[in-house]
Amino acid sequence: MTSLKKTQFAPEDQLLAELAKALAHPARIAILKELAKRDMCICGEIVEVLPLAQSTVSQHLKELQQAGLIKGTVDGVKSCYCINWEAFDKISGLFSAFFSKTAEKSGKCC
Amino acid sequence: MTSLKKTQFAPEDQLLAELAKALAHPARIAILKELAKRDMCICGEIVEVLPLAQSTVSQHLKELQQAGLIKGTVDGVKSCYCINWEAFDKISGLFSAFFSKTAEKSGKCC
DNA sequence: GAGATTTATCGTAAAAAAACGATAAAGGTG
DNA sequence: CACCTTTATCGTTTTTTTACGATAAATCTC
Repeated sequence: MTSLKKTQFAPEDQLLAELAKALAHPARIAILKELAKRDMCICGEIVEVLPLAQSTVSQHLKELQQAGLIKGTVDGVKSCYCINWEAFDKISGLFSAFFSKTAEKSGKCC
Repeated sequence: MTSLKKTQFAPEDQLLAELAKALAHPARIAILKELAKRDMCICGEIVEVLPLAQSTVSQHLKELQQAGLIKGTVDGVKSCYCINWEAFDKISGLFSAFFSKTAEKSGKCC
């Protein structure tokens, strides 16, 4: 995260890499899909769906939260997680911008 | 890569995670952008642009290649890398599909 | 309030990623 | 052919990620 090396890259590249990293695990992809499928979700239910220990799932949820992709609210003993749509759309936009921008010169190479 | 745990996820999720991982480093983002900017590129020139040792850059190029994002051809002593546009477009499509599919229920949650 | 439930955090172990220098391989150049 | 260039690979170290069990903290139920 705070590696000396990585700060030498363009902030834009760092951001995109950071976001890609949040997606770089099948469990986190699965969590996002599961959260999207339901209107609201509880950690416990996600744990049942995933082949991972509760503590591990909790960790993945935390990472998704830190990346801004989801947000969690406490509801009694339970924690409710759901997708942070504002951020999600923004991030989605960043990716599509990266792909389309990069692809601008398509066909010229090789 | 061949972790026992990860094979327990949906192949689709594994694939997307794998591709996200390929993008999960600022150096690789920078390489892709640089390759896109030019029509063709040589490893040596990329090394000059990045704050990394030649061997490290070579490693990153290999990873991008394994993910299918770029392809390399040998031209004498030099290696020419360029974006694999076919794969790139396909991957771009996978990401936008993921984002739009996941976002289908937008607004319903929270 | 005693006990059960739910989830986050801590400590730790194992695996993977990142980085570098040194070196090998292979092609060019004098 | 001897030498220089270019890039891939090897060996190694360091850092980060992933995963788990145990436990703590908070709430709920009886």
